[in-house]
Amino acid sequence: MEEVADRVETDSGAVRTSDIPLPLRMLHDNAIGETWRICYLANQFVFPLYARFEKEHDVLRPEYVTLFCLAHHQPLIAQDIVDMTGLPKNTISRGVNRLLSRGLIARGDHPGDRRKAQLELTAEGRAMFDRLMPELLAHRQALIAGLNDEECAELGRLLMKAANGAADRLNAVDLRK
Amino acid sequence: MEEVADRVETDSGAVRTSDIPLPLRMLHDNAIGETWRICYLANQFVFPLYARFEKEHDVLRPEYVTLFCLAHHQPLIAQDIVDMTGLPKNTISRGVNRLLSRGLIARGDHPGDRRKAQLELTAEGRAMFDRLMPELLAHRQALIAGLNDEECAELGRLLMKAANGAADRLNAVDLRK
DNA sequence: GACGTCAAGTCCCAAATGGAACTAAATTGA
DNA sequence: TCAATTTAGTTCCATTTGGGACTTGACGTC
Repeated sequence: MEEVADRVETDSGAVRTSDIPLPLRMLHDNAIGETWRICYLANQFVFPLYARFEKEHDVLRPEYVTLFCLAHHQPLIAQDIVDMTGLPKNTISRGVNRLLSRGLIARGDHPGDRRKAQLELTAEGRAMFDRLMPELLAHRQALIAGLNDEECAELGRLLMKAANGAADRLNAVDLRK
Repeated sequence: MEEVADRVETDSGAVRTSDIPLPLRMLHDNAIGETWRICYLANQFVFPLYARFEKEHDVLRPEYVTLFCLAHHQPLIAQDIVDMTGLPKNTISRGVNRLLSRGLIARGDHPGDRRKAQLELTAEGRAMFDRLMPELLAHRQALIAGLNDEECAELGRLLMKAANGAADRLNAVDLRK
């Protein structure tokens, strides 16, 4: 991995790697390939977005993901949001409680299991999400602007295929070895 | 977006969405498509990995990414690592200093610019990275296990294309509007 | 029907995080 | 040539974070 190819194929043809700026060079060619790129893109997407959500709407990451999940499916319990996002459950718990205290979501009893609390958006919560949505879409647009529609669809398809069962497989890693 | 298709095409054929567990249903079909999947996969990859690195090697995220970057290119200055990872510069600064204090990297003068400090792995740092590497690869393997080699290569290619210029575009989002 | 186990959610706490202000060095430009 | 601006890196501080222990409720089993 120390040895890096000194010429590389890019969209603009073959170029000497030393002509490529460092951040791109690392993206090009590193020990974990597409995985580094996934993390890089996620960071690039998420950092400026969360900074804006916090500054402009006083909505933090756990709150945003909770609103996002509830905007797609209702009702949910907190554990559902944990599963959908992969964030720790105490983090989600806090987010849920902050949203409750701001009146952006409502909590109701789950029929048949008193441990669970069913969550739903209030009208205010829906309105908040509608305010977040355009920024979300603008950032997404910036993220994928380099791809045309077919490429974008293909990317989505491949990511979906990888995501299938990924959580289970990644948890199991700790077991082997 | 409230209205979700009640049948969906998956690898196993068309199924009713209500048969799909919630986390997958969200992955399938949400307002920002592939972008949600990217963030989801990044989370799934990164959470268990960092937890292990911290517990087993006392290496935190900023330290890991610094080692990773230096294992690929030497020497680098701290700002290079910021650019390559997208993490805040004070976070990297702390990581660099912890690595220095543990003797895993060394800092030298940059010829011609006294603001910059050139960083390199020490033998101990290289050894530490070599210990991290197998876990990194195992987690990567778990992440992409659903894809065959061609799919994986294609995924990498599309991610690379998206990554090209993504940082600039995402920073520029804040300007329009 | 009591017991041990497991799941949902909360609380506590030490630690990591990132924004902002800061220092020092380089670069621009008038 | 010297002020004004930009860049590298650090420090400070308030805040967020996530692990772990805990509470309460469900469930399987004997």
